[in-house]
Amino acid sequence: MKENLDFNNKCLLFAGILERDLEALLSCLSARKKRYGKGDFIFSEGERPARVGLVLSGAVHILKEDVWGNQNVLTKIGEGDLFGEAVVCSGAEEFPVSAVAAKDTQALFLDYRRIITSCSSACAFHSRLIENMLGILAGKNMGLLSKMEHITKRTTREKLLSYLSEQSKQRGENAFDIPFNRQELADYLSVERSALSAELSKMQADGLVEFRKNHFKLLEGMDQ
Amino acid sequence: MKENLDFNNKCLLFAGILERDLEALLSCLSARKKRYGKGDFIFSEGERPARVGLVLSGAVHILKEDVWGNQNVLTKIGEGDLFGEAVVCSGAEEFPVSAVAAKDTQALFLDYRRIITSCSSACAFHSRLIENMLGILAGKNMGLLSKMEHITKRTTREKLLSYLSEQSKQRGENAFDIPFNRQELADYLSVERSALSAELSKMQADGLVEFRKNHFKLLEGMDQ
DNA sequence: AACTATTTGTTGGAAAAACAACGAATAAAG
DNA sequence: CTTTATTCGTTGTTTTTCCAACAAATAGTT
Repeated sequence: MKENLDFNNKCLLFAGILERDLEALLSCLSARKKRYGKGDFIFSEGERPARVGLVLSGAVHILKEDVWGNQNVLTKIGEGDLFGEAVVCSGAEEFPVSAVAAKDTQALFLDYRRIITSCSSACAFHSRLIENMLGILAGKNMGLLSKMEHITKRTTREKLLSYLSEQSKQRGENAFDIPFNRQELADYLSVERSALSAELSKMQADGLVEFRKNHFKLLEGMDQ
Repeated sequence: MKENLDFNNKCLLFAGILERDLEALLSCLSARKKRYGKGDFIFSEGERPARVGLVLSGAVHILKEDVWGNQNVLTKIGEGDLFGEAVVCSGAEEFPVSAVAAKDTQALFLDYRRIITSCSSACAFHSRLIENMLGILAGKNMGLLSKMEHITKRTTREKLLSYLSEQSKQRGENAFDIPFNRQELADYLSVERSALSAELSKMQADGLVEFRKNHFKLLEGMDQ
């Protein structure tokens, strides 16, 4: 299973763990590999959470149905990413969401209890593993929080300013590239793409920003 | 410091840990108590994250400033809750937010490395502590995700249906009480209170829901 | 270079939300 | 019980977003 993934580069869970130790570690976690065809359910809402999933290849959609049966994709999990870990770690009795293979997918399943319990057989990687696990959850947390901060703004302009302001801060520059195209940015900020384009144009006309493609420059001198 | 908190009931971090063991555990984590007056900064954006905070009494506001200096409260941390844990656990170099005492506040600060590292002195509580820490992060994660699910809906009606649908599912009943009043619900869903009230009335007129105060009943037969 | 597909900007009308202001209902306090 | 403070619903106006359709610009192909 090792061959499927460049663990040290793509997979945060195993960051800092030497490749030669992985084999032992995986068996220690009683890792099991499974294959899914596009559209297969990996787990369904209401099932009892058992194991943490790790995408080796392909992709997984996390989706939820409302009481009227409408499905709705919440996130896409790519190669190297974990899924189900929040539910398992939270101790919830049931999955509140379902996971479906977005394409042909191979996934690894790990025993949660073995991740968090330092094994007796002197497996030296556990402390690093636990640290990684905390880091992954914490990182997702911060990502959600910053997204939340933007989305809760009332108008598209405020959302954009909130997002661009953060990007600018992160880069430490008032000129920067963003990792989204217009459609992706609109989805991320949860607004209409065309409305977003229109608002960006207005903001440029108002002298707040300059942009071309995904390169942006925030202009000072304007409050709000 | 123990006397300030009913650890086993209010504080998830120490859940499942016997009260008589707490004293030893706290010193093991090199816990330090600090007091803050209302309005005091506990940490500021840009500072290097060092320790995890735990509110003993009072309350803490987590806030963020945009590039133009506007402050904006993101969350309120109550007694028994942790703060800063996501930033510390994520390994971020700087706090992306500030923490300010919302009233007179006592807080405990814990050494992150000692939380996640099983100590040599046979401190038997560490594994439970780590599990609790993961549980806290995971729980916050799930809370953020479900909120996100509602907020990303386009219209107020959709947001309400998403929220009410989830509540109904959680309770396993189509009649249930919600833990918010109108203003709080509006804030949670990130919409105007009066607009929310108006939409609720329309939904009732349309036969989708019945409600009185914070008691709601979802009516079937309507798709979407 | 010519053609195609994708991305981005623009516009106008329809729909929805924000906003402000007020009255009714309910809860809390004296 | 009366008074006061909160909470909640209602309504009309203003602002913003959505939506659909299309034009312009850009990227990718043959």
